[in-house]
Amino acid sequence: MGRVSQAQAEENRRRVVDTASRLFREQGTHVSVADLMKAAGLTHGAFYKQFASKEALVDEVTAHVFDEIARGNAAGLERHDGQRDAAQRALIDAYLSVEHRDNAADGCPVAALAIDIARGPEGREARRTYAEGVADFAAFLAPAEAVAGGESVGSGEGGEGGLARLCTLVGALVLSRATQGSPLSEEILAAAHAALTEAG
Amino acid sequence: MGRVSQAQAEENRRRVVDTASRLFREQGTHVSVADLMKAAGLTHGAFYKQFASKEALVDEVTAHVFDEIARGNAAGLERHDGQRDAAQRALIDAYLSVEHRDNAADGCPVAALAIDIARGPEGREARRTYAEGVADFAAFLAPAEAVAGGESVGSGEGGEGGLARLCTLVGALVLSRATQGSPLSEEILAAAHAALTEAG
DNA sequence: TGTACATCAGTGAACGCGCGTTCACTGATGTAC
DNA sequence: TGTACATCAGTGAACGCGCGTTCACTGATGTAC
Repeated sequence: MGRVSQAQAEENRRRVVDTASRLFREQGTHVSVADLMKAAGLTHGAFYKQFASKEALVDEVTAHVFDEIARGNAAGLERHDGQRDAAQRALIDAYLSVEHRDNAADGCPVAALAIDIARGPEGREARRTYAEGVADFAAFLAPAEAVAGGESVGSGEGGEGGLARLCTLVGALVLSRATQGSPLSEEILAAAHAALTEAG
Repeated sequence: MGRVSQAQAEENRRRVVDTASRLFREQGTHVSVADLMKAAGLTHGAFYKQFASKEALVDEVTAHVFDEIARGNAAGLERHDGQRDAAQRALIDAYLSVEHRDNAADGCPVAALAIDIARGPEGREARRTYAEGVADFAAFLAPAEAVAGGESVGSGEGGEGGLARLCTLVGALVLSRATQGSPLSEEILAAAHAALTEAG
């Protein structure tokens, strides 16, 4: 195969990023360049025509995937006519579902990438992107009274509430995935759901 | 170096398991046999005189490390004269400390091994060990009123309470490690601590 | 609009390297007498 | 208790393999005239 049109090349690049965004969440950022490119329908050699290195791809994919959930959260709010409580409740329901547990590829990057990010070097760009994503997600989850009171993440009780809820969500998802195959897996999802919806 | 006494060989084996138990929690189960053996003060060839395969070591180390925290929890209860609330409170304080965040090698295996376990095959022995460890930990965390009422993990509200608390603890530790370097990291620990101690 | 040629996305073999694992070898330990 | 010898924990070179990355090559695309 010879040269390909600029439009085609751009589409190929986008497909590699999309594929990586799914594979990294499903299997971690250690999936090989060869496997990734094969999944995207190309050969491994083409990778370096589009990306400087695998590390550069990880950084780009991390940014891409967090953009996606930010858009998803915004869309969720819109779908519920800007009603914060309803949007939060819908997110919690979806987050703690068996479907989310079983489809890491399409799921929350905060949970899926946590360990890969934690083990990467501290100065890495992906780390900053990740921290921003965590802050945004926590802000979306902040209790209604805190939002009404004008508080934001990191500046008091309101931010604390959102962060604590995020911890429970992420912990539940990670633990239910690690215990998959045991009845405990579903119990974990149910327990976290009860804790987050009863106490409000 | 020629043959070594049986006592020495047993001690060497124990040292390999201890070293792996720390390295796996710190860096994940993907640390190489060569690095592990070097850290234990031996050469890589000796590994296969003691273990059938790396997978066998991972299974053994997982069991070992969960035995350790079970003993740790029991000791914690004893140190507080069997007073459940005080022991739980002490554990939550220690769990959500900066020291715990910064010392994964000595820390909670439920948090440290979650992703490695989740990505391993479902039939694996380490997975069963892990699920048991999660159940034990949740039982230790179960709210006092539920314990007094005679409920156990997985059989009602009491078990749910322990599981939900575990989710918050594990989620907070994982997220604070992934956001290390950002002020968010400490805020996460504080938020989870407030949520777990205020609401009881 | 048609022709001539430079560009460069994609190909696939090859690189150095580290992985898990094997194996011939060493020599102090443990045992049989 | 002392000697002769088999055992086997530990050594270090070597294996096949997959990793990230490089590179000479291909040939349709994009451009200059």
